Amino acid sequence: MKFDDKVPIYYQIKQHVYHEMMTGALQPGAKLPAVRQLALDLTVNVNTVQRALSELIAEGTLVSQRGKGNFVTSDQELIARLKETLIMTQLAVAYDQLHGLNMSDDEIITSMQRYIKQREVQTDDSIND
Amino acid sequence: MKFDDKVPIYYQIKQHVYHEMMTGALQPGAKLPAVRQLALDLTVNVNTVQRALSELIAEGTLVSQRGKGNFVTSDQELIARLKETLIMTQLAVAYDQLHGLNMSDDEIITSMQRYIKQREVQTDDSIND
Amino acid sequence: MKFDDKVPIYYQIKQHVYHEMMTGALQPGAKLPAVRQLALDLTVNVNTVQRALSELIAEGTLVSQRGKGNFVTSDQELIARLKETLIMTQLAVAYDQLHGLNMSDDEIITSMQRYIKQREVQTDDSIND
Amino acid sequence: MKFDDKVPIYYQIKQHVYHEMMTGALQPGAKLPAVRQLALDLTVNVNTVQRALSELIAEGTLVSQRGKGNFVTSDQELIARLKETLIMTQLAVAYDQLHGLNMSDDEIITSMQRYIKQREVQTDDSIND
DNA sequence: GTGGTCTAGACCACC
DNA sequence: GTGGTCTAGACCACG
Repeated sequence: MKFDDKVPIYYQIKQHVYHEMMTGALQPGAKLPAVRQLALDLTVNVNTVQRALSELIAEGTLVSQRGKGNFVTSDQELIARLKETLIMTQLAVAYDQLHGLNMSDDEIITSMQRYIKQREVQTDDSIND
Repeated sequence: MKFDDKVPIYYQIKQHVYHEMMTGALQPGAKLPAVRQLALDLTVNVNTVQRALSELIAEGTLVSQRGKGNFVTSDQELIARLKETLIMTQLAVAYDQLHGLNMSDDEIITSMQRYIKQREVQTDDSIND
Repeated sequence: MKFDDKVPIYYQIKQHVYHEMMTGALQPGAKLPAVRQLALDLTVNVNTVQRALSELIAEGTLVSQRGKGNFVTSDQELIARLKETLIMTQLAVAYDQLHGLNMSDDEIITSMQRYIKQREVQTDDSIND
Repeated sequence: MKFDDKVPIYYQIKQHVYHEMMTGALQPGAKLPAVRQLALDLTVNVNTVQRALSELIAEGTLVSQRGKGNFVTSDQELIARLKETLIMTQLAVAYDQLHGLNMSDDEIITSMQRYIKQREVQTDDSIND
């Protein structure tokens, strides 16, 4: 996995876990891969993975069962709230960034539409993706 | 100014300069505040400001005149290219983040529209903004 | 190491790295000494070394691996291009300087030949070198 | 005039004076332009010019006559020695730089010859030069 | 241990 | 006054 070296890797790993929960790759109650396995998958040091998981456990998103492994919480309501928060946060960040480049609300929408359209074309052309 | 402690301050200062160039607060050829003044304004160390400016100078966005100050480039074409790059980069980042939360292209557009609409309402309600 | 105090130390450190790459002391992919070690070797501050390396990293000559160290790029083509650039730049600088002292093209060549010949003699006389 | 911002301007101004003495633009005993005029010619601050001249006066290359101006020394022997020194220094610097890029003595000579040949072609092509 | 960032403070070159 | 460089020393992220 490729990481943006401007933001802490452990932080990006947290985002990665959120991502997998949102896509359903990690269902409520599901068991995460072993820490060492995750480290291999992400080509990152075990300590770094551990740090990310610790924070996710601290906030309740994950639960750790000693000797068994780490699991996604089964509290569906918590997950629902989490998803809402993540989306709203991302929308706000995206909006602020684009607005910060002096784009009007309309411009933001239309340029995003244009971007997506163009992106689809490129994706169609490509074999890999 | 408030900084996100997840990303290097010098990097955020660069973004800040880009922002001011895009909004027109910093016109082509305009003189930036003195480095020491910027440091005071942003409440960071002089060297941190210097580092941000150094990179902007290295890439040609700013030009430094010894003993006089730092200035926005007068090369309007370069600025135009820069703006294009910044916007496309932000669109890509925003899209990737939202797409990463398992949102479809349509959902991204509509939720962004909803977010903006809702934001306008809040803004109308508020006296400050 | 002795530095010329007329030109920035960090700049001379860059040249030093280029030099070692050209002589083969630093092979493609090779690991550089730790930043703190380099600082000791060159008897300069860690930050000064860091600044030099940052620029080399920014231009792709070096790659940084967090927690592991700094490495010479493995992109041999990039290195080849770099070498070409360095040589042409030095030739141009040398020519301009000598030409600036009112030497004709022929004089430049012949005096350089004479200089080298004389230098060889001195070197033969000396035990050290 | 264009200056290399990696080395002090006052130092480059000294070189400039040497250069003019070597080319004969400044004959022994000749009067230099007024400091303010030099500053204008070189698009540089008066203080910077003054600093360069002070050092040249201190080393005897120039002599200052209060109220009259600055003059090139009339000591022809001194000038001859100066020229010799400048040339040998430049040859040594050029050699060291090229040798430092791992070029053999022969390579240095032949690549310099090639450089000059190529340079003549370009110059012929150009109207300005 | 290794690199990356930030601060505080000093000194230099230039205008 | 303005920017550019360097130092010393601290703290963080990563392996």
